[in-house]
Amino acid sequence: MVASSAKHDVFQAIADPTRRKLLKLLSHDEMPVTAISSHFPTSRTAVSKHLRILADAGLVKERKVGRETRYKLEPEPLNELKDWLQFFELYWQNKLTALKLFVESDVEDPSQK
Amino acid sequence: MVASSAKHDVFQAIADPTRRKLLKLLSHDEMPVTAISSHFPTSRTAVSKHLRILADAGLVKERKVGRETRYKLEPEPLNELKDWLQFFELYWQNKLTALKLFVESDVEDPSQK
DNA sequence: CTAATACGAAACCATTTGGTTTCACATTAA
DNA sequence: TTAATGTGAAACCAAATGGTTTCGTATTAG
Repeated sequence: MVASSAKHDVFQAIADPTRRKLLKLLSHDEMPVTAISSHFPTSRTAVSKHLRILADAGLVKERKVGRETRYKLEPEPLNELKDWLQFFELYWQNKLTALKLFVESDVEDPSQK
Repeated sequence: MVASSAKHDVFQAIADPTRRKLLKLLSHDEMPVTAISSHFPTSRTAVSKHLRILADAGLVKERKVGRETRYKLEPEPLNELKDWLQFFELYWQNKLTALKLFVESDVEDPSQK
């Protein structure tokens, strides 16, 4: 199913280094905003905005607990990235296969012609 | 070794959908700029700029042939992305393992406590 | 009740981004 | 030689991005 109603793209979400750091941080624990922002040099508000972008991309989930808003990692959308990479890995593999075949054969190097 | 002198980040380079499309296009063939840009609604100059960004990230290589500049895919820097993903796949796997262990055991659901 | 805490919304700002048009330059074709 | 082709550089522009400060509001502690 994978609704993908995301207002923000996964590719764009992970483009920012702060947001990548956020994802790693949130992989350990569910954390409230202030605790999260203590790991960054920027303001709490700035961190909060990054969290919203990640949430829009489906990469984190927020949960209100009393006056806190706790965030946790939601890695599923990263599969889109994985699938995208897959394409190029196949390309890469084919190149290697071609090279292997070439090396094993006895033809002259065409780049030397 | 992997020099990584890249002025542009791989993560940032692939953030743009046009650039992702460029990478796929260039995986088929080495192509000159005008031929490349015929696949896009934007101007040749705009495409050229995207190509420069990809080149700065090491994702494409350019080669001058006569009055043409030909570009081809250079997938190696995508390994950085792959490595980054790896981290979260491990996280994902651990969660699944934990779930499996939980399901197989006979304890009550801790989230219901 | 009152004060402190946790947070988002709003307004604002500088910089970056993705795009355009115009121009200059090198290479190739006639 | 002259015209056409392929391209990058430059100047410019609107919108997006990442950041800040200030303010309002809800929740909890004293």
